[in-house]
Amino acid sequence: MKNLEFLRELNPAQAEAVKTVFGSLLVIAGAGSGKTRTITCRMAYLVAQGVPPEKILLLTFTRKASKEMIKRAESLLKMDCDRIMGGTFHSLCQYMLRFYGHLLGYKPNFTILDRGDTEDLINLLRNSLGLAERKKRFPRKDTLANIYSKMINQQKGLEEILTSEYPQFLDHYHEIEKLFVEYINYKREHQLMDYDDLLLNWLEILKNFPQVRKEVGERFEFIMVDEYQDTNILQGEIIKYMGEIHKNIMVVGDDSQSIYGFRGANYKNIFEFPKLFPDTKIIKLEQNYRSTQRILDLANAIISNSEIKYTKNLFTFKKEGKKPVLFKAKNETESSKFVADRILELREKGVKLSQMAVLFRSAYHSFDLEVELTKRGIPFLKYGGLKLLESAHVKDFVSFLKIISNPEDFLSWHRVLLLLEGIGPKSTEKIINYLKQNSSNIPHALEKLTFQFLLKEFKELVVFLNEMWKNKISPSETLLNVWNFYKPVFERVYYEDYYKREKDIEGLIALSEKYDTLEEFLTDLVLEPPEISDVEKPVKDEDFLVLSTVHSAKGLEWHTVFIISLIEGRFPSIYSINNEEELEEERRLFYVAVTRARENLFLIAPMTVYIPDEGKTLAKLSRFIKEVPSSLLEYYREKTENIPSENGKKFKVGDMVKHPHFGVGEVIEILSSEKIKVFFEEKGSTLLHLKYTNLEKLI
DNA sequence: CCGTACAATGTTTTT
DNA sequence: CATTGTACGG
Repeated sequence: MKNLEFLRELNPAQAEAVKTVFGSLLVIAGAGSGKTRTITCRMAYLVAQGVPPEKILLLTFTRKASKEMIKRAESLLKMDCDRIMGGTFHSLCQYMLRFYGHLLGYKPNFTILDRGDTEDLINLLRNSLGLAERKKRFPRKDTLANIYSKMINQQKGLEEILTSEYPQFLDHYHEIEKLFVEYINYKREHQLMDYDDLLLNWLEILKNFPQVRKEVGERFEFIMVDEYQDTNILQGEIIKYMGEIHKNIMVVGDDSQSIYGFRGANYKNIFEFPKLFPDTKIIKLEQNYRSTQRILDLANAIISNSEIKYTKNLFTFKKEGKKPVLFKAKNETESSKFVADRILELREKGVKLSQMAVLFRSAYHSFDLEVELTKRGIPFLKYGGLKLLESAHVKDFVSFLKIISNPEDFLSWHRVLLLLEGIGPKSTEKIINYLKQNSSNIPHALEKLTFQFLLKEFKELVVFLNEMWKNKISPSETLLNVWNFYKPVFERVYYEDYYKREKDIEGLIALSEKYDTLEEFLTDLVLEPPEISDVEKPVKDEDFLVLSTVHSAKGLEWHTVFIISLIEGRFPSIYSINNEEELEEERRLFYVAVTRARENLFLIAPMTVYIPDEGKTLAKLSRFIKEVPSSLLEYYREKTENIPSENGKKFKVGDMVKHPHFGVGEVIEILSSEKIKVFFEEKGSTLLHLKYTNLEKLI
C-alpha cells in the first residue's frame, strides 16, 4: 500500500468523493471548492490502490488542465502516471478515430478542419453552387458554419434552428439544406472532419459497433469528467457508452458555472446524469477555499438573482476581507487609468503582476487598457479573443504545411495557389481540378502543369514542394524551409504590415520544436489552438499581468481581479439581452468572473463609451450590479463630484453640454461654482463663466 | 483573367 | 478594424 497521507488534507465531502471509486458519482462542486484537488487525489488514490494508470480516463476542458492534474497526481504519489489517458473530448475522439475510423471509411490520417477551414470550405461550396450571386441576402459563411454547428451540437433540425435563431434566413431553407448536404459529402469524400464530426463519428462507432464498445469499455475502468456542466448531448452519450461496462464514472460540475450554452452545452446534463446511471451517488462540495467572505457574499447575491434555482450555497471560513470596489469611470480612458494605478499600487505592496488579472466579456473590451498598460510599461499576457490560427498570414503558412503533410488537401491548395502572383480564382480552380483527377501522382501532375502555367512563382512552388516531399526532415526544419519559401510572397501580400505579422510565424516555428512529426504538430494546432500570447512572449520567468476573457479564465484564480466594461450591452452582451436563457448564461458568466478573486475584487464601469458611428454614447451600469444590494459594494469616490452651481445648473465632469456658438462639448473640469472648463470639438478646451453663458445640459 | 482600390459590413464567448 | 465584396483598369 502506498502512502495515502494526502487524503488527510481533504474535508469530509472531498474525501468521500475521492474514496467512492465504484459506481457512478456526481460531484456538484462550487467555485473554489477544491475541485481540482479532489480530482487529482482521486486519481492518485486509484493508482495507489493498484489500478493501472492506463485504465483511467480523465476528460477535462483543456489539455493543459488535464496535464496539470496528472502532474499533480504524480507528485502526490511520487511516481509516473503518464499512462493515464487525459485530454478533451475532442482529443479523445480524435485519438479513437485514428484507430477505429476505418469502420466508417476514414483513413487514420484524416484531416481535422478548424473553424476557419470549415468556413473556407462552406464558402467554396456556396460559390460552386451559385448561391453567392443572389439578390436576396444569403447568410455569410461564418453564419452558415454557426447554424450547422448548432444543429449538430444541439441535435436539432435545420428548421428549428432557423426559426428560433435566424428567422431572417428561413426563405433560404432549401438552399441552406442543399449546401449542408454538399458540405457533408465533400468532407466524406476528402477525408475531412470538423470539430463536430469528431464527436459525431466517434459516437456513431460506439452506437453501431458493439465490439468496439466492448473493447474500449473494458479498457477504461474508471472515467472522470471535469466541467460536466459544459458538455453537450453528444458528449453525454459518449460517456454513457464508454462507461457502459464498468459503470465507474465520476462527473464533476457546477450548474451555476455553465457558460458554453452557445456551443450546445447544457447545464441540465448534470441533472440528466443520474437518470443515465440510476444508482448515482451525489456529493456536494460547498466549502469555498478561495475567496474572502465579502467576495463570496457578492457572488451568492449575483447568482440568487437567477430565475433558475441552483443546487448549492457557498460558504467559507476565510476572513471577512475587503468589500468589492465599484468604480464608475467617466469613460474608458479613466477606467484604464484606474486599473493601471491600482495595479502599480499593489505591485508596490508586493503583489506580483501574475497574481492579478483583468477580466472582460469580449476580447475587444481591453483594447483601451492595453494601450495604457503599454504606455506605462506594465507587461501583460492576453488570453481569449483572436487565436493565432485565425490570422490570415498564419493560415497561409499552415496551408503550406498541410500540403506537405497531405498533398491531397485541396482546401489548402486553394489557399496557397491564390497567394501566387498571376494566379486568381479561375486558374486555381483549373489547377485543383487537374490535381484531383490525377491525385494518384500529384508530383507528376504538377510537373505537367508547369508547362501550362508559365509563372515564376508557380514553378518555384512546384520545385519547393517536390523537395519537401522527397526529404524527410524534422518539423521545425520543415517550418523553416516553408518560411524561406513563403517570406517573399508574404512580404508582397502583406506589404503594409508584414513586419508586425512576422513574429507570429517565428513563434510558430519555436512552438514546432517540441514535436517529432509534422502531423502531430498540425493536429495539436487544431485541437489546442495556441493563443497569440503563447508565442509573442516566450519568456516564461518574467512577471506578467493577465488579461483574459471570462471564458478563458475558467478554473483559474488570482489574488486581485478587475472586471472591466460592466455596462449594459457589453456585460451582459448586447446579443443576449433579448433572450431570457442567454441572459441567465451571462449572469453565470459574471458569477464565474467574480469567483476568480481571492482577496481583492474591482468592478469597473465606464459611463461613456465610443461607438464607431454614433460617437460618444452614454452607458448604463450593468444590470448585474444594479440588482445586487448596494451594501455589498464599496463605491470608489469620484474626485470631482457634483459641485452645485449657484444659478441652479448642476454640471459635473463628463456632462455633455450645448453652447449657443460652439455647439456640443464635454465638461472636463469644474473650477468653481461659476467657472467650468469645456472641451468643444471645434474650439478645443475653453474656460466658461456660467454667469455669462447660456449653457444647456444635454445629458 | 488578374490585381488593385475602394466601399461596405458586421463585430461574443471556443473545441 | 479588418475582413469581404465590388468595380474597374491593365
